[in-house]
Amino acid sequence: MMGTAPTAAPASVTEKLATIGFGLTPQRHQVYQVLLDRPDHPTAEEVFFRAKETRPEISLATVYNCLDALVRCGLVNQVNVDRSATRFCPNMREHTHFFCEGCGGIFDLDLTAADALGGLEMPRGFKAMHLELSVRGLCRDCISRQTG
Amino acid sequence: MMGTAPTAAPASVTEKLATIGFGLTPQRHQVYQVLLDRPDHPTAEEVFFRAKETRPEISLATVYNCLDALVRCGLVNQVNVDRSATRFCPNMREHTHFFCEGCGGIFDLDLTAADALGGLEMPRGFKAMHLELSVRGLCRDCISRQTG
DNA sequence: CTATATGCAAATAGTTTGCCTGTTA
DNA sequence: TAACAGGCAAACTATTTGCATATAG
Repeated sequence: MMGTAPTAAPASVTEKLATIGFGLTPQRHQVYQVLLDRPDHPTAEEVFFRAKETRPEISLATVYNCLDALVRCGLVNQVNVDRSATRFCPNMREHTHFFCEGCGGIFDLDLTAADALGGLEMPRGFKAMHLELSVRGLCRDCISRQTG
Repeated sequence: MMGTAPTAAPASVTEKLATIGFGLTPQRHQVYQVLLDRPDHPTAEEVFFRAKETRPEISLATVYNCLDALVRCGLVNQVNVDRSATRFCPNMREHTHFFCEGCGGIFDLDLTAADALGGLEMPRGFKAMHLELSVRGLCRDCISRQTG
């Protein structure tokens, strides 16, 4: 049930998946491609609908499995906003997320938490390993919609 | 079905609830008290079990409703860690959460994101309204457990 | 031929809602 | 006795899992 192998799978994707003992299947390729095509941080369900345009037989469970594999092998990041559905992001550069309170959009900002937080000291005894910074506010469009 | 009114309800709690048109019921008081008693960021279910020790008849749905009221009126903060159950925090000072990867504990750090991020500039057109900073790492106990 | 992965459907976790009843002002 | 709230159970959403089948190597 694996269909045809993708014609031009970037070696790195295959290699990345191999690091967790997984192969590159057409579905995994398709799911990753959907994320690359429009990096607007879709939910699993949104990925499912977009992937179906190309592979109508793909199932939601498979999309979840593929996303999980892509996350585990380091090709994709998960973005959790409150309790709503997890969103997915193929941008693996360290960056900050901007959540627009107006339209609900998520934008990538080229800010690293580490840069911004250079002077930050942890309390004695705590060891910080990963800083995560998120920003809420209004995006360009929502601001002009408000003022205009 | 409201039982006995709490003997010494701080006026501020009553007032806060009033701002959203809600009264202070014994259950709401109890749920808030549970959070104050041990500010270890329990889940709704954990709050439920602790509240039952004092009011065995309280229901989980009521705990959810009470927590929701407390959050909406500004007495309690929600803390979302990945997809796991929402945790609750009665500390309304601006602060940063430290997530221990060792024990899963959540600790309040007296760091404000705003202080740390004074120099941060948003891309042109974006308006930052709320910065949220979270830190992952190892807490004191987990470090000594590792080394020791 | 065998390991791996898919698709489907059922299960699960966390949370919310509807409805009826009880309590308080 | 009206308005508000609680308790219970059912509903709901997002996600995961079990299982039979299909495919690639």
